[in-house]
Formats: sequence, structure tokens, C-alpha cells
Amino acid sequence: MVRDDSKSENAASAKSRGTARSKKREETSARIVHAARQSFAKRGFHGTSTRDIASVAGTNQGLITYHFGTKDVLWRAAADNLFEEIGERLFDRLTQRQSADERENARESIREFVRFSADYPEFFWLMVDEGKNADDRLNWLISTHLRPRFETLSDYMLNALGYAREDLPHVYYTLAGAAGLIFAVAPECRQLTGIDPLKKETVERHADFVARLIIA
Amino acid sequence: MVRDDSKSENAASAKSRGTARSKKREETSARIVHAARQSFAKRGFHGTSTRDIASVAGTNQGLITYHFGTKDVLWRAAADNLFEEIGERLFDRLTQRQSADERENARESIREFVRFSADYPEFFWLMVDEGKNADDRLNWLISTHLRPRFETLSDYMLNALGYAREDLPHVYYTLAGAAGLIFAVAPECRQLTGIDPLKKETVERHADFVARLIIA
DNA sequence: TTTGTCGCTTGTCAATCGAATAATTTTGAG
DNA sequence: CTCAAAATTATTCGATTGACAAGCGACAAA
Repeated sequence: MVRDDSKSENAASAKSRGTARSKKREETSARIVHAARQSFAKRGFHGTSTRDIASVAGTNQGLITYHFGTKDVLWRAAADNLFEEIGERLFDRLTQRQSADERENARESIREFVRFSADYPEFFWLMVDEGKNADDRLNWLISTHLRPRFETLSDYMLNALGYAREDLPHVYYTLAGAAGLIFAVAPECRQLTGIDPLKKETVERHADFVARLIIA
Repeated sequence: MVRDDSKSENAASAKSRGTARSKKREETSARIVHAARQSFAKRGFHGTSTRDIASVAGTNQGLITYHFGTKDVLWRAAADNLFEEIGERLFDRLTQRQSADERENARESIREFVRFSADYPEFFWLMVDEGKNADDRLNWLISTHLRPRFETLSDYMLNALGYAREDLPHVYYTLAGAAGLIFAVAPECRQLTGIDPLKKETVERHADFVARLIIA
């Protein structure tokens, strides 16, 4: 049975807030969400079974139904969790950046974005996995997370980097693709080129490469 | 029952070569492979069922087992088919290109690669879908198709574009990502930015944008 | 201590998966 | 025309899927 929605959103009702029970509930729920994030990222929505996720989380499949109701809801929770971390990691740094040299400032922002792409290949996988099919998950993803993120970045590219408005889509997807692909296909890159893209020096090299490319 | 391997590879035994029977066999097989290419590209290996493929091909699932034996073999056949087309479409144009202006020559090569990425988003999907997991399919994909393709492009980037050897992986994945992502997530791009990346003018605009970026 | 709620486990369900086999139709050599 | 082989369809199988429901033990309010 699916639990009450009021608890579903706040992870605690008015009565049970802060108790040992609700604390355990949140812990378990978080563990499942974390496992779901890994699994969905690596195998995609269709390629991931709720039993796999449960196994990674160290529990059973029934518990997923109990906490989230459906696989779709769990996927949304995993996406929420990912974008929450992304917001903390990326946007705070980008928007708060300050420097004397405007050009070097922009370049460092791009480097930071490349480092972020190396730390969170999940974002790239999610983007490609869901972005190619116009379904409910894409609609939800755009309206909930992608749209505000894109608006923020657009303002930044428009004002700080001085791009024209009609170039924004090209800037956005060019940068995202250039920064993220090499990390998203790390196993392939390792086997094909012999270098490990996730090694610290390689990440920095790629960051510098892309930054110099975009801000010539 | 799986058909004889000698026919599996050549699509015709010595006796039946050129007959109406072997012709129909090849036609049917090609129809299934074509349907498999579409389905695998859109949904990935795990997200695609052999029944879906059969439905797209206008037949039933048993015929797939008859012609290819396993889903894995069909996937390889679909990949073979894709890379065959890619070879014809891309590499022939790139290597045969000749111009007086070396710089403009390189720029046009990149434009051509972007146009290719728009025509074949399947390549990007396949790359990301299979490149993130080090399994048998990735091993096969690299040794069979990706390695020779990468070598060819490496020579080109080394000689014609004058890049340093240790930068090759960065150039390769940066270009592939910058050129391909916007087309790979076309539905997302449409909904997020309002522009259709697959429209002819948009493709040309992106080609020009990326070309000017790489060859400044 | 009682009692009922809560977090969780277990078992089950219909649907669907890839694969194999049986049954049927089509084809072409003799 | 005959008939065996080939191509196609139909059926079946065991395994796995997401979802559901019954029941368990621990905990907390009364």
C-alpha cells in the first residue's frame, strides 16, 4: 500500500516529526534514492529494475513500493536528489564568482563547469537518456529542473559572456556536450585512447582545453 | 532453431546465392535490421524488446530468432549496418576533401561533421548508451568499429589540423560532444529553447558555430 | 501493560521478456 | 506435379518485471 501523501512530501507528519521512527524512515528512503540514482544513471530508466535498486540499497523490492509507490515516483525522487546536489555544487559557485579580469573570470567558470561534468556524469546520462523521447518524464524534467537551470545559465551567458540571444541554444548545448561527453563515456575513452578521463590531471587538462576553446 | 552460421554471415550459401529465395531472405533480414536500428537507438539495448522490433518491421518475434538467433546478434547486426552507412556518409567526404585554403578546408570538415551528427543522432545515442558500461558489447563495438574510426580521425587531426598527440582525446570528444548533443536531445531542445535543432537553417547555424569555435 | 500504528519482509499476481519449439505456408529443384 | 527444404507464423516455456497484499516484529501512546 502506498503511504499517505502528506508524509510522502515532507517525509514526516506533524505528529511523527523528529521521532526515532521518522528518522529511520528518512534514512531508509535516502538510501533507496541514492541507490536509484546510481542505477538509473548507469542503466537508464528501462534498463533498471526495482529489484536491482533494492539490492544495491541492501533491502528488498517491496520496500520500494512501500516508500515510493511506483518506479516512476522513485525516478523523480532520484532526479530531485541529483539536481539538489547539482544546484549546491555548480550554480552557487558560478553565480558567486568574482574576479578583476572579466575574461579570465569567464574562463574559470567554464573550467568549473567541466570539473562539475567530471564529478557528475549522471547529469549527462540523464540528459541524453530522457532528452531524446518526448514523454511524460521529459516534460516533468524540463518544467521542474531544466527550465530554471537553463534560464539562470542563459542570463549568465547573455550578460557575463556577452553572447547573442539567438546563439544561446548553440552555446548551451555546445558547452554541455564539449564538457561532458568525455566523462560520460569514460570506459570507452579509457579503452579507445588509453587515457583515463577521470584522473585529476586529465580533468584539469580537459577543463583548460574547453575553456581556451570557448573563450579564445 | 538457429539457422546455419555459414549462411548467417554471408546471407547466402553457395547453392542459394542469387536465387529469389536468398533475395527474400536478405530483404526480410534487412527490414528487421532497419527496425532494430531505430528501436535500439531510441530506447537503448535494455529498453528495446524483440517484439517491439518485430512490430516495427511488420512481422512477429519468432522471425527474429530464426534470422539472428539472439537479441545480442541482432544488436551487432544493427550496429554493423549503422557504421556501414556512417563510413559511406562521413569518412569518404572527410578524407576526400581538397581546397586551397587549409584553414577553411578544416572548418568545412567540421561543418560536415556537424551535419553528419544531425543526420545520425543514432551514433551519439549508441556512443553514450554503450560507452558508459565496460561490458562485452562495448569491447566488441570498440574493436570492430570505434578503433579504426578513431585511428582515421586521429591521423586527420594530427596531420591536417595540426593538433598535438596528447590532445587528441580532448579534441575528439570535445568535437563529438559539441557537434552532437544538441541533435541527440532534439525533443528537449525544442521544448526548452523553442527552436528546432533539426531544421535545416539551425543545423547550418550550429555547424558554423562549432566550426568557428574549433578553428578560431 | 496493553494496543494499535509504523517500518519492513515475504509471497503472489498478471504482464512481459528472450528464447525455443511446433505448426503452417511458401518456394524451387527434380 | 511432387515434395523436401526454407521462410514464416503460432505457440509455449522459464525467467523477470512492476505492483500489490498479507503478515511480521518493534516501538510508542494510552
